[in-house]
Amino acid sequence: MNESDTSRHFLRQWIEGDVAAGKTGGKVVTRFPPEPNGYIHIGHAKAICVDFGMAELFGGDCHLRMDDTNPAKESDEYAENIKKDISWLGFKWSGEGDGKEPGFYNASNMFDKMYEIAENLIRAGQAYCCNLTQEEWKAYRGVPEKPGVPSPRRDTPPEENLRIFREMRDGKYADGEWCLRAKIDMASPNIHFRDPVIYRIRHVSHYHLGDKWCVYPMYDFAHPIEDALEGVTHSMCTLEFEVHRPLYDWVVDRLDEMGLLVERGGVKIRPQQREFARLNLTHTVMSKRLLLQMVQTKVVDGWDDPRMPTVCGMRRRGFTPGAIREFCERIGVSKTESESDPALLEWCVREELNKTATRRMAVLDPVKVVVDNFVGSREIELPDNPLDEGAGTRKMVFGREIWIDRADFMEIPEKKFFRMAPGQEVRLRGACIFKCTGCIKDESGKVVEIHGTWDEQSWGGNAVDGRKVKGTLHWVDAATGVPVKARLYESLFSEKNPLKDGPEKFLDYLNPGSVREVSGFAEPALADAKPGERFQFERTGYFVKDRDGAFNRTVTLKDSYKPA
RNA sequence: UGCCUCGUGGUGUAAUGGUAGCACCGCAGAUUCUGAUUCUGCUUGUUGGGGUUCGAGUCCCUGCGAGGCAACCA
Repeated sequence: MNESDTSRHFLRQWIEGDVAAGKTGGKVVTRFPPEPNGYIHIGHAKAICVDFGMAELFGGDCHLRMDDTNPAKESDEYAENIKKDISWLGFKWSGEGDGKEPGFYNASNMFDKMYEIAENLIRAGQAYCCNLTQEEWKAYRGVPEKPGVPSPRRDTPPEENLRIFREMRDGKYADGEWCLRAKIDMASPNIHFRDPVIYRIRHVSHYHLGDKWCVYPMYDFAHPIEDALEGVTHSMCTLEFEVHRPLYDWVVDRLDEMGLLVERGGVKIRPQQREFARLNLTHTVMSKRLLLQMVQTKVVDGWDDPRMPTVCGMRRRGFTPGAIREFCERIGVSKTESESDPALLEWCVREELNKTATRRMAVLDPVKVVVDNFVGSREIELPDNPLDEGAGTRKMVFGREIWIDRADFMEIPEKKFFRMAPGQEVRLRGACIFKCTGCIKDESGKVVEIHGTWDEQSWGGNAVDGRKVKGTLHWVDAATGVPVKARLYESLFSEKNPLKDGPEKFLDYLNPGSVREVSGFAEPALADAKPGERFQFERTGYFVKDRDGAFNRTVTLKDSYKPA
């Protein structure tokens, strides 16, 4: 990927303008700020590509910051797995860092500073403690169409607010008894300006800081502080935060007044927020809550179930980091809410795997073929990847009895069926030309054995008289083949939009055929495969070996054969 | 019926007042020891109505449609 290939989307133009205007002090700094309360999914991958990608493009830094301001839902397990997944995607956080690890930050490491800033706000008469209940607060705030009503505590003198705020911090009050609110504008048409809560009491232990605090800052207060103190220049997030931007700017203004903006290259760094559309994919759900629900109710095997849109699930499914990044590049960045087609993702993974995946023959729905006039066994050698001469070759044996896929045989072939059928010639890949003479069926009419003869002149695969054979089949030698298990995956949901009847109903649209376990036979070379290794099963699809030894189907090969 | 945002082929995205282009999907053909890959070609689009302009997808007005905002979540 070179620079001119990436689209000059609006965020890129925005940053270019700021760089040209000298606003960055010589370095573009972005951040990816996940809350460690779940596993990251393909939607986050898009954001990661944007955040890390823009930093990379402009030669700057992208911080990885755990936005851990709500201890109730967060855990170290999530934080660690988020780091693992981002690394796997191929991104490296950089910058100073707030501890030992460069580029890595925890919002919680700024709690001291945030608390101090909150006290400053109180002293300046820009924040006050409020003891309205949540229900009251809701009523006072009003609705977007009508102005709100001020809290009775709105004009409390700073000294008293300071005393109460400290008592909040010191654990004198229960959760929800008091909170700290910014004093802005109860009549604003923007709800977020109606004296938003910026600190709340939570007697919950923090996964990172333990019981050090019982008051925690709210997102709208914490985020701009985190960005500003880290020297972030460009803070990119999803569309739903657009209405929060004025509040973000309000907080940055206060920091500016307090002289807390960092300086770089003689320039005061004012972080700015911009919003872009999140990624939506048809036939899937992306909400962390709904994914968690599927995990907890065991609709799927876990966060890394290969049907999940999580990064770890896609990894187990066999997707490559490159394919995911290519996909994120190709869907682009805009403010238009849209639903991308998973077909593009599949195209991206085929595109990469076609060039890189080792070829193997595997028969996953086997039926036996007997080559009646064949005696003994012969060895053949096939390239590991015909598209890559450096990939090497592997050997295998062809014998009198082989397996082919049931779908490659028809007793009464339909028009344009180029595969095996009585009287019809096919090529057995790498071996010879074979002519079917008939088949044996059981009482139920199921084909149990196919018979035929080989053309001894065609060893290697080509006829000496130059006649063309339209169909080439993959096969596995019955004597030397090894048993394989595979899981054939399809989309988790059968409905384009599983949420069309609301989030309560989305499970109604689960695809009952989203996974099918099959077993069959494969050429011996596949027995050496290691977990995580990717293969193309010829004429079938791309597969990756899972930790239990089975092969997960990443995606099928494109198939333009249409039964008549 | 408050404020904000967004409407370009089936899908995603370009065109920044000057020939509506690219990719995916789909369809057709060529090549092929993977009905894959590769190659060629094709179908399909600016939300309606006004206005400004020599010229509007782009600027203005006005409809229509979609979404966001009323957690002490992020």
